[in-house]
Amino acid sequence: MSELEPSRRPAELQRREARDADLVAGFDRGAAGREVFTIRDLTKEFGVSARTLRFYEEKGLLAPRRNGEQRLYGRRDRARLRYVLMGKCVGFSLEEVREMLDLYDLGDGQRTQLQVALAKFQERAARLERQRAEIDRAIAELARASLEIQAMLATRPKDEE
Amino acid sequence: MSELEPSRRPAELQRREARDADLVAGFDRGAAGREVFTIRDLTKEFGVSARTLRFYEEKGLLAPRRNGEQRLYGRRDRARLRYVLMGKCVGFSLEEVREMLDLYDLGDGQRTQLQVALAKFQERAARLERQRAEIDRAIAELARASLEIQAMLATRPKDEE
DNA sequence: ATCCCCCTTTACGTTTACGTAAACTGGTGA
DNA sequence: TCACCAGTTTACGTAAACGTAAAGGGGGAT
Repeated sequence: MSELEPSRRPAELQRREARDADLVAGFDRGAAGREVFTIRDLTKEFGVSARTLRFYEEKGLLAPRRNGEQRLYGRRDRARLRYVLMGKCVGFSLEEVREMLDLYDLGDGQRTQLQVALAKFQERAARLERQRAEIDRAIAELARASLEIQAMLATRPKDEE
Repeated sequence: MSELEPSRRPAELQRREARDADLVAGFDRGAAGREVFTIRDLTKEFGVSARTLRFYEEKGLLAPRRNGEQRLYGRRDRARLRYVLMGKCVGFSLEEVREMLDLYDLGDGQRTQLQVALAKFQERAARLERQRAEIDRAIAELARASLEIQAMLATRPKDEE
């Protein structure tokens, strides 16, 4: 689901099965008992590529343990991934998501962390509303221009014929 | 003005004086009598950088005459620039704008050109509406998450104290 | 002559979120 | 043993729309 940003990317798989993801909460909900997941497990469950998961790790969003070379993701990683995807979904950049996750890790009892997240959410919502206003304006402009064009077409019915 | 796209760029001057620009029409309206403009004239009038104008030229959007090395823009270039900026403003890419302008140049009597433009405008409007729907969804999700967080904050009033 | 300003060209840098290719390792079934 | 699959790392490629730096030309004012 979604891009928000006018899809300039290939067009991904779009079948994001983790539709039930949730920005808050969900941080502790297990996944049908499982405790550890391979990279393949997560790609299937969340509909993202393995490359994406490694990329997120590279960016400090995930930090799976290792079994030699192989990555092993725990419930914590899974929850973080869910958070990342939902964050993206509502328009946060990975960097913004990382900041929030880092705050969560500091975990000063979770109070200021929650407050910061709340502020960010509201700020983001405000940004989105401004975006929507711009889009409305653009749509109106396009509609107006369309009418003008139609009028011109009506005036010049078949050109010179 | 505007971005539509979540401003990831520096934040431009924003003071776009060509507020009266128009997507259609305006193609022949002169500018207070002037017939020829320097690059500086246009940067001031439209609030874009000289670099931008050269960039547009490089992309085939403008084609000013030359006086030696100096660029001389005519009314036609001015009108095209206006069209480019308005196109951007409603979310067309420069490439899309160029296609429309090219069609205009073919000028087969302007009829099919107008029809194509009309179709593009409507298509674009449809895209924008889809975007708006996504934004609405994101806003709703953020609002929901915010409520959850507030609930959590209410439950954990002052942490351990 | 020197400063200063505007103009020019060429070309690399920026941002985001990965895709994709190359080359390699390790385990498994036939 | 060979093929094959899944995993790994490194590193370059992509898209959009310019910004910015480097290096130089031309002309006017002082």
